[in-house]
Amino acid sequence: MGATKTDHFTNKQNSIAMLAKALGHPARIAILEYLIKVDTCICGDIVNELPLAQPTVSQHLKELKNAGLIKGDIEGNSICYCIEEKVLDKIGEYFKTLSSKLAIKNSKCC
Amino acid sequence: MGATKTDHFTNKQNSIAMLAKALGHPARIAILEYLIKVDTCICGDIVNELPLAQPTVSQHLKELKNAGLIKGDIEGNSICYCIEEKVLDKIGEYFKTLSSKLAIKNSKCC
DNA sequence: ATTGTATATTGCAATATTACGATAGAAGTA
DNA sequence: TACTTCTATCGTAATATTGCAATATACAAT
Repeated sequence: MGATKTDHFTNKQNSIAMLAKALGHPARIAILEYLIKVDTCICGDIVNELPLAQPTVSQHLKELKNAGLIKGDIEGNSICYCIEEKVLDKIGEYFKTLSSKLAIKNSKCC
Repeated sequence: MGATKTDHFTNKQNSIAMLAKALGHPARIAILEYLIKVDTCICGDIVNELPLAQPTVSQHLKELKNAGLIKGDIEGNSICYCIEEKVLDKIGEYFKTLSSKLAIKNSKCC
């Protein structure tokens, strides 16, 4: 096997899982944090920030892009990456909602 | 390769990535949602809720437990799983913080 | 045209994940 | 005790991920 059985889950569940999976690697977390740190989405030097080879970084960027978390605009020679605010918000809101649902229930189990 | 180079990233980055990775599967999202839906952490019947075989569900539960997102108390014959509120809060807060940092910067790039 | 710089793609090896049948252990019930 | 129920673990097959060297592509500058 090895292939996730996505058809048996809801679209929402699959889409949240996809986002979480894309964020499930420290390099990709580091990329997001760097993109936020440099306020104007500076082109290029993400590779220099990470302890990984250029092809590896490129691959991580591709996965973040596939997940919709970042976008990259061609800027002459280099590429200007920046965060898709809405998508980042979406995942933050999802987990906040889960937390507050849990807080309301205030289950005293275990 | 195939092994993540965790040593080159910060503890925070690694721990967030670990949580996100644990949440990066629709079955594990479904498990969390189910645990929240049934207010008292009903034991056992998670398997019946999911379109997966019992060993597979058990494995997913183990990963959520490893990530610290749930805990399971033995309750006679069955096991009572429930969410570790603090850990769920942690990831929600992390992404909310990212979002708000981004909103403040209000970068008008791309 | 050639050279340099920035990024992507390809190909591959090492490792991890997903899924499940078979089986095992632990607790309850007849 | 024997039987059932619930959950975990083992073993294994299929597939995915991670990482990088080598290479390709695209633009810029000389």
